[in-house]
Amino acid sequence: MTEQRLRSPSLVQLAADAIRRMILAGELAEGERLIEERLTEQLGISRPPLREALRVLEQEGLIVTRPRRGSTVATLTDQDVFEILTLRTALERLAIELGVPVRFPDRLKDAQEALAEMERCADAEDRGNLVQAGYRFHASLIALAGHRRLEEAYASVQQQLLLCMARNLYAREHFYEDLHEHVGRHRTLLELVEAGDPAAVLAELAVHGERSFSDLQSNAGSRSARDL
Amino acid sequence: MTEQRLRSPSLVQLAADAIRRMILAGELAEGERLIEERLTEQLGISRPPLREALRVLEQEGLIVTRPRRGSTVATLTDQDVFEILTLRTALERLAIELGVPVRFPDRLKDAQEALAEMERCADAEDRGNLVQAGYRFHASLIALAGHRRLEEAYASVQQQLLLCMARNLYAREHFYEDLHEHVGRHRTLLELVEAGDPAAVLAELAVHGERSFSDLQSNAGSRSARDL
DNA sequence: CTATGAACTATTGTCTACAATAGATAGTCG
DNA sequence: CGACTATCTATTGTAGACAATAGTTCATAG
Repeated sequence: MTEQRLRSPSLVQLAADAIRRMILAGELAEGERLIEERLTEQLGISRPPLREALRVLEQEGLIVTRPRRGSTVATLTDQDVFEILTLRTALERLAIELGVPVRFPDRLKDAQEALAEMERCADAEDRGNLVQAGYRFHASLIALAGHRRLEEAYASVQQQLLLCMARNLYAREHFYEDLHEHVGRHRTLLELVEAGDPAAVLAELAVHGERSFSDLQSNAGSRSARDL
Repeated sequence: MTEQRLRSPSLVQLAADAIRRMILAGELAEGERLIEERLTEQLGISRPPLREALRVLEQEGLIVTRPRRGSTVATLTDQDVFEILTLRTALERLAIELGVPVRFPDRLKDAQEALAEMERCADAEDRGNLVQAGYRFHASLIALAGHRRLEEAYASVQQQLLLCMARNLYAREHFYEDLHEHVGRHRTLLELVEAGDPAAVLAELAVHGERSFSDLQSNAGSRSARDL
């Protein structure tokens, strides 16, 4: 009974995961056309499952498909980054309101472990894994709400945020500036969550969000160049 | 240049729309299996576009697909209704915060027209069109934010709410009780929006949401019966 | 009579091939 | 010399067929 999802990776899932990784890794440029036949050769699959995978990615907001014109990798403007950040904040707010005080202590453990991992990464200056651990941390905070749709929506937003970072559109300089301060803010957040005070957590989140927006402002100006 | 999307309906979009309509109209029962070949005959298309349409509906949360076991119409528990309602409220909050005071007067006109339509429907006791107008009203409030991702997320939630109503899981008795009170609450909402006071709108929305939850409570008990 | 196993059927997963369209290129006319 | 049109090619949209699997039914043994 220990086997869970070992079976049936399904070419559609496999292809979606592979293309998603390529996009988030920056191997596919912004606005680049995704030629179906080329991807089938690259992935060693046929077009029907590939097309289904593209539909999934389209719904996830990572690619844009226009009828009879094929799919392209999503192009992000500052407006898009703004949308992603505000939506994230709104979803986190709901999660805190529903999840604090904590009703699922085991999920709190996930957050604690992720935070510990973040501290280790900050000490080792391992920025790549720090990002990963940071996302696990936020995801486990969201999980406190016990709200499946919220988790799914948040995962989608997180993914698009990863895309922003891959495009260097979001807070790169700030995030890489002081790793321990970054982790420290998350520790504060977790402590407030453990204390069971939703209002305090929301206030801290608001600060977090404000920082993100000011980072966005400092990035402004790179937009018009991309809008040809 | 007046033609917009007259061309290229794309069998995928057509099929997704058709199946979506069937689900929301209650023609497909809760948990019912969606046999691909049967749907292809019914819709007069072939399996590849149908499968792509099913992927779209899966991402929308209207159907559930398990590998090698096909797709079934989504089954909604009270927990699902709770999730849908809370998510809707969270998204509306964001929309109000970003959209009030109003920056796009033309979109406000959409809301005004939808409200007028709601009043006409209430007078005529045309409940079907009242629901439609109500959704246009809420959608145009969301549009005040000028936030594409928010609009998409909200549209998905609205759709699932329609599914709830099709399943008689949400506030049927309440909604049908006093049509003019229902419309009146929306008029109050719009007046507060026009006044440009976000806090007042949010307070009114909270009342609205509370009513929904109490309705949900009154529906509780129908759940265990469905969970076999 | 019940439980277990194997064969069978219905259904999903995948592939190859064909049809249709949008963009590009070259040729011709003004 | 420039602009417009027609053909042509690359790519997407769709169809039908084959392969693989999960659920079911029937037979058999305990």
